[in-house]
Amino acid sequence: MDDQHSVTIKDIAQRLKLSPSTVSRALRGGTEIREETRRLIQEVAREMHYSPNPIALSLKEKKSKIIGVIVPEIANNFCSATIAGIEEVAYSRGYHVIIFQSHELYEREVTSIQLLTSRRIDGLILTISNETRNYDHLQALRGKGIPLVMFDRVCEEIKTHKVVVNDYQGAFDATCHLIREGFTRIAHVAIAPYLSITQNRLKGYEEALRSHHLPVKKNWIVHCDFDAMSIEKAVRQLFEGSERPDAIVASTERLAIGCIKVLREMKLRIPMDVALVGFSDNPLNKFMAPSLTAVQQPTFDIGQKSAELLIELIESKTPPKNYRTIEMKTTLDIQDSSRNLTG
Amino acid sequence: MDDQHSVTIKDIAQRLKLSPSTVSRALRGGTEIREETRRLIQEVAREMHYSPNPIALSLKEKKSKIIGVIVPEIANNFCSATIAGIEEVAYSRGYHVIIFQSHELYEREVTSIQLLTSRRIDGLILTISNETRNYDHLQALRGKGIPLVMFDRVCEEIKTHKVVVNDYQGAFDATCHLIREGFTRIAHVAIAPYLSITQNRLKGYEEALRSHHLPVKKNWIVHCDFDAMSIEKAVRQLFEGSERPDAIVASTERLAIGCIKVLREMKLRIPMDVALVGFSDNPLNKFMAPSLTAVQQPTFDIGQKSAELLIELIESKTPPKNYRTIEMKTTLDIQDSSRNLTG
DNA sequence: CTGAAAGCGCTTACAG
DNA sequence: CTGAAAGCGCTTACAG
Repeated sequence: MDDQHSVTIKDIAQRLKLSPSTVSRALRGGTEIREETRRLIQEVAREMHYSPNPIALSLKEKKSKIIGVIVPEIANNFCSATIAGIEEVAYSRGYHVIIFQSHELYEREVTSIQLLTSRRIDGLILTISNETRNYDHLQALRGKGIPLVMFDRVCEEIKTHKVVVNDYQGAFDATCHLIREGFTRIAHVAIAPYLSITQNRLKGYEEALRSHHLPVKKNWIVHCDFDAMSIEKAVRQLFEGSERPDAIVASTERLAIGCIKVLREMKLRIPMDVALVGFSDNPLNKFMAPSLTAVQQPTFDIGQKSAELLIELIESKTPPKNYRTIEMKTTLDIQDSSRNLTG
Repeated sequence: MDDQHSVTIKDIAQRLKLSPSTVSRALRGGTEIREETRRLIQEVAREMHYSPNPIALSLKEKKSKIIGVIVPEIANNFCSATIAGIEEVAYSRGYHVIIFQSHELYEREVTSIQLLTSRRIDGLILTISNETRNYDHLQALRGKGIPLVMFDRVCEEIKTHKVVVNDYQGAFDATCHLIREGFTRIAHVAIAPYLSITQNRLKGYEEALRSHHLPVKKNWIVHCDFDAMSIEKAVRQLFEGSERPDAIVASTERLAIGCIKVLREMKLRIPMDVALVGFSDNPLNKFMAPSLTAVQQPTFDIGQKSAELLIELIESKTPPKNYRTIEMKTTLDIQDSSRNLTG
């Protein structure tokens, strides 16, 4: 109907009988131009609905103004809320966001990074998959000069800005809360053991038990993958021994839901037979049966902060003297799943 | 550390003492090249970790290989699941996806489209905001030759491929189910009245009542915006009249959750005092208190189909003779929130 | 203050 | 079969 072809600087130049250079200068805001010419050009540009071609700009400036994001699963409340935070900051600073999902697979994470770097992204924000134990693909980003910010599941081995929550404290508080409610046989269901968040949450859990002189029992600590089978197996295993737990600290939202599901199948009531605390900030928590007590992570803020740090890295001329790890605060949202109704 | 600068076709040419043209041809798979030269070039390219610069390609071919997506809110199960479907198809066909959120605001929808078109996206997939009643911004896409696919909240006025579910049938089935359970005073809580999905679901609801010789009462049909206040007001309003409903059909997931929240505040029990059916495919539905009966939409498939149709439009040389509207099937997932326990 | 030229990385008619 | 040239849309030293 209209112009299939977008208007370019050349079109404006032609119409005004000026050179493209002059038009570019007028639009860019360089100083070496007569104020009158500039006004004229800007007016015509507006009139012709000119908008600069970002692709040409990218080619010239070797910047794509695109940020890559890799998360395990976009259709997961933690991830989508974080992404919302990332997007808000990114867009306000003129960046666009391209999202990849690792589906908790190391393989997919590596491929995603390759695709993303071949797209010439300006920087990457990621939380590693449940399988990731080798960080060469992240190290490679370094080699290519692509800034990186990690959040949630970070790792020691990579030196860069990171955004995490106080996992240790969160798990500690959750466990103490259960103890205070009178539960004494508290189990812990976690994801892959080599992940930083797993280790920190595990430490918080253990320390809470110790500080209350409760034993830390190895077979009350189980790790699982992300398939339904694995969670089911792990949870059932907890109840096979002679001494059954009376409460569970689940280290992620998915695991908490998994626990609810399996406990229900096993006809164990929450919290009467087994109490439960998860890590989650799902707004649906309070509408669950039972409503779910959870260590709440400030997901949106985590996303925002990650994006801010990344853009800082992208736009600073020199690499920072030292990398920061921002630790956000969690809060324990107490609902019914952890209440001792028999007390 | 390594090469800050990515290797280009020129680098390969230099090393092989060939011209960039030849290298390009070898890599692109043109026929006019000696098999031996090609093999050599490809080998060196691999060795040097060459990957074509998509930005240069975009500039040349006037294609960005980027698809824009606009949804109300990414941190919403319906949206994120649909996006997951879109991404899967997009990536498998070499496209990347840039997401914008309208936050249910017409204003933001318009701005997003502007930003997206200035990004030179190859096509757009969107579901309109709750506020959108004017479609000039979508029509403008036409003018610019940017293909469009609408899903979920579509509109008659724009002629293009669309992906919807059988909203009429879904609401009809949901309402019939309630009637079969013995509920007779069934209300309907919906979003903006001018949206296609609102109208179709409303029709299904009304027709179900009529076909069972139940009256359609105007004050049992309420529409709300997306803020919590609006939902609260709408639901409370339902119970102000002399004749109170004994069941509600909520036309989206958000509204269903909103109903649960407000009914709880009003100390009305679900389903004993008021039964509830929503539209939702949230995997948490069955873990809610009470578990939520819902018309399930095949979200992932909707996303996949939308992306397929869009890419078809993008890659076909000629505009299609006629636009299609794909209607997906919903299924009614019956849980506790709609059971008549008093019967 | 304005313009011509070169270049970002790539492709593709056009010569040879 | 291979290379030189032009061009995608833009910016920016370099002249004038």
